Amino acid sequence: MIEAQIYKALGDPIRLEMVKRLAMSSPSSIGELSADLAVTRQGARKQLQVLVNANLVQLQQQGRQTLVTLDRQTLDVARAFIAQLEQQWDERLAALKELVEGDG
Amino acid sequence: MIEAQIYKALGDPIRLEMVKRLAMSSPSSIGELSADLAVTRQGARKQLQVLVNANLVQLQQQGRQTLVTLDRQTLDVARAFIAQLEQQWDERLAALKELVEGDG
DNA sequence: CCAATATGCAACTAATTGGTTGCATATTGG
DNA sequence: CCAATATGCAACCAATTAGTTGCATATTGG
Repeated sequence: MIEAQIYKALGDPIRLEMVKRLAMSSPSSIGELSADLAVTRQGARKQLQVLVNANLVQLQQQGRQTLVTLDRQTLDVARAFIAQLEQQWDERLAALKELVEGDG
Repeated sequence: MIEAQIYKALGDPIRLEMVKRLAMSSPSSIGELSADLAVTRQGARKQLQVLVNANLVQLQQQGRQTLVTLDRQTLDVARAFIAQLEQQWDERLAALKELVEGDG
């Protein structure tokens, strides 16, 4: 269940806010990402690490700051998996409808 | 951050397995959904409640059993939100490319 | 050079989550 | 009717997560 880790990482307001910020301006520094959140810098840093572990973002050192880049591919895995669930659901529903209506 | 709760609910192997099962055969009884998981029935029941709280599934009593139905709309919210993030990302990337390449 | 900036790491506490056991209760098929 | 089935609720413990404080360290602009 590889996807579970991705959703889990997205499943927190602070982390989701970070991902949103990155969608708007990536790469950002850790400092930028951590500003104006309801937690301390170190608290934010721990949340950021969860995104790193889920491969939702990547870090790259740049002088004294660390740049954070969103990983679009991982977002895509998350989206595609839900889309697949929906498709299965829709197919089953169509099959059921067929069964009820018969072929005429 | 309404979406966070949805992702959080999906972010667990047992819960994601339940959602998968429901995509294949919904409605299912709680018993069916809880079978062959790595936890007890009551453990599974607690996980199921998380899906209920996130509006990913709905319960409906039917005699002595309780039927569980997947809520496709909520799945859609989850998928659409990720799609939106990806779109913002893509737009920003395109704008950046434009900037680098100039207009000629 | 050195103060300000940007960050990291570790220890610790509090809160949440995950899971169990034990017991109660309603429904149903024979 | 009554045993089997399908479920619920509560108490409890263990593990994980969220957040803090305190301190260390590397980089950089003036």
